[in-house]
Amino acid sequence: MSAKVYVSAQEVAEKAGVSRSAVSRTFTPGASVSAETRRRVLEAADALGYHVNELARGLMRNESGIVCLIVSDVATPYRAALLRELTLQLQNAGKVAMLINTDRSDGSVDRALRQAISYRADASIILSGLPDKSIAQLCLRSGQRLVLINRDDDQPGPLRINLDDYEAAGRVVTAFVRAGCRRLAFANSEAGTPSLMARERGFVAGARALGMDVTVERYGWTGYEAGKVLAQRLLTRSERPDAVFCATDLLACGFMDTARHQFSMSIPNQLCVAGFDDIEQASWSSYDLTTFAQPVSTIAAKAVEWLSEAQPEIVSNQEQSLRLRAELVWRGSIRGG
Amino acid sequence: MSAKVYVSAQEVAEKAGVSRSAVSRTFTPGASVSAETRRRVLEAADALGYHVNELARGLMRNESGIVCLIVSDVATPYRAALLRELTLQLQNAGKVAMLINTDRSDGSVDRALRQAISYRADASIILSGLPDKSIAQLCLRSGQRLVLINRDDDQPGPLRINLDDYEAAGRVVTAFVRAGCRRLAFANSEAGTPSLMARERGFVAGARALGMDVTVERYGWTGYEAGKVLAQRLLTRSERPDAVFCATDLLACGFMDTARHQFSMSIPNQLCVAGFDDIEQASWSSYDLTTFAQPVSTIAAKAVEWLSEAQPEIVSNQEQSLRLRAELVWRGSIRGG
DNA sequence: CCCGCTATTGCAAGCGTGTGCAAATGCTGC
DNA sequence: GCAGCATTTGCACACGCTTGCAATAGCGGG
Repeated sequence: MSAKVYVSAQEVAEKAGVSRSAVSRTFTPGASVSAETRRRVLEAADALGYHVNELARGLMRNESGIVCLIVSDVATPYRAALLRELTLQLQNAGKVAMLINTDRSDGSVDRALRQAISYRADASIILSGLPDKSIAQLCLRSGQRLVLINRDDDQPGPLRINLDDYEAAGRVVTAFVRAGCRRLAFANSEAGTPSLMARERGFVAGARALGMDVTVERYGWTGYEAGKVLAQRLLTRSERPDAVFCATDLLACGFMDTARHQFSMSIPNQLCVAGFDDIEQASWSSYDLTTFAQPVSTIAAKAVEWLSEAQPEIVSNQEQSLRLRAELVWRGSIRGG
Repeated sequence: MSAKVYVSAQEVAEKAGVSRSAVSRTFTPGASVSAETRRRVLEAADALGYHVNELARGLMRNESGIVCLIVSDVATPYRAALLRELTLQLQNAGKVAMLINTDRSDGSVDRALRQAISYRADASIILSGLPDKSIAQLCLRSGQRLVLINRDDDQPGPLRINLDDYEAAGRVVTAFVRAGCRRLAFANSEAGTPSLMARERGFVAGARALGMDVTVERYGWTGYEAGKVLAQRLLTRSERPDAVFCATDLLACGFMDTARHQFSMSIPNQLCVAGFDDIEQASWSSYDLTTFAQPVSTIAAKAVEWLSEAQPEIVSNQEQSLRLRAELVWRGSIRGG
């Protein structure tokens, strides 16, 4: 291990002929330094290659500038897009993102939060899974902020950002009916997360309100391969559906591909399809998928804004919940847009 | 701002009735503590919710455990996959990933490295762009390790991981010729990064070795939309190519979609296509793309392994370069696999 | 020339941890 | 019981920084 030799404020001070505090103040916005001292310090710092040690600064200030992003399956298009938006906006707010990958077990989220505590992160943003209540409470008690995106949790303290999954799913029923579809199906994964289930319930309820039934099928995890299997299952039924709402765009891509290539069905003529997330692939001309857009940019903006706000103590007792609308993006996978 | 109140080793020591060093040693692997003291410390720590302050530990040890990942366009499938692999393997090695997003400007990479220095990162892994030589040297002098993935840079010190882009591109010529293709084209972006250009040169050279010419077209940045434009340009030529090698899978997807939907061409009957990266979408049945696989898992493994190695001083003067082979994944977009 | 005020500067304490060193403790064998 | 040894423990300093406090310098007005 080669020795790390970073230059310290002390050395800069000596070179500039000032005290260590002068150096410190030069790099602290709003501190009181004369223009002349500042100039000499900056000059010396530049010559020596000095950079403030954020570890030490964080130790003193009790504020590390670190925000933990806790997420599983980063490589998934929707997750990756949200991640991009979050890191970008965090950077603009002067924070830095620490990325912690979780698997789909509950324990891994807890481990991630423990790591966030260890690095004295200012906040943690959870995109996947749910932490144990006790560890979440520990974070909050320690003064760490918590943001839950598309997760459902009832304990007070964290900011919760959610979409109107239920209502959105209801709106797609109307679109299918207007296109003349009569046999509706819902393709879901077995993951069973609250947002996926809300879409399912919303779709079923919306159909029932119009006196229609929905064939629900669930399989595997929320990915392309699962979509293929779901198509396999739904399209070999005696009563083939003529419209299917997929809980996720990835599922929809898999679904459309087998519908076309294995069952030679034409979309949207014989089968209308809708998805959810509006991942980039949904706009590719092979899919041209009508879907609900995740407002990733707004989600990130709201989260970062909330983190940057000065927060009174009282606030932690009241409801912190944001409900965003998922807008329907019309494309060619449903007749008569 | 609500006050942060983390519990310190001091408090744990008092509760457990031992000295603070005992607490410290309990959480330091390999330190000398008796079983009994350890038990009492762990018990007290658990009751109080104590977590070692990694900021302070990093300050003392001169080793933060942080590794910076410097990357632009995180949401791109290949980047996201590499990112997943890296964060995962870093975690397994006991490190933690700090994600820094850059735009496509040079300066943003420099800013990222400055941040890496400020947080006293143990290492930085650069996936996009190239840092200024002076700032890279500053990192190395400070004892920070540098890894460049698919970037070309000649200065000694960093570990460079590259693929055999040139040779791989040559191999695809053979595949095209064996499929009976005669009019070859290469679709590239204008990004001009070394790996993209190496693929282009390798393809052209390989063709020329067999006495064939290549139509080269370049446009925009390396994404789906650029692929569409490239198809537009190449397929409206008087002499339509019957085989096209796209510098990237994303380009290939865009290319295939317009070839099919706008020019009604059949793949691979009228047009053979190959790509590079083997992103997930390449295996989707709408594309079924023959392509070269980025060995993301190996890349990440090699990088992490190198970081974890104890490194003698001398090593920083010799060549640190790894050349990995890109394996051809045969699918249906070239005739006669 | 001195007073009062303000803008700047230096001192030193403290943030939470690791670790060398010496003291203390426990254990073995006689 | 005691010497000899290995293991464990506590003390105190160091890491690089911020910041309250007091001292100093600068300066205009009387």
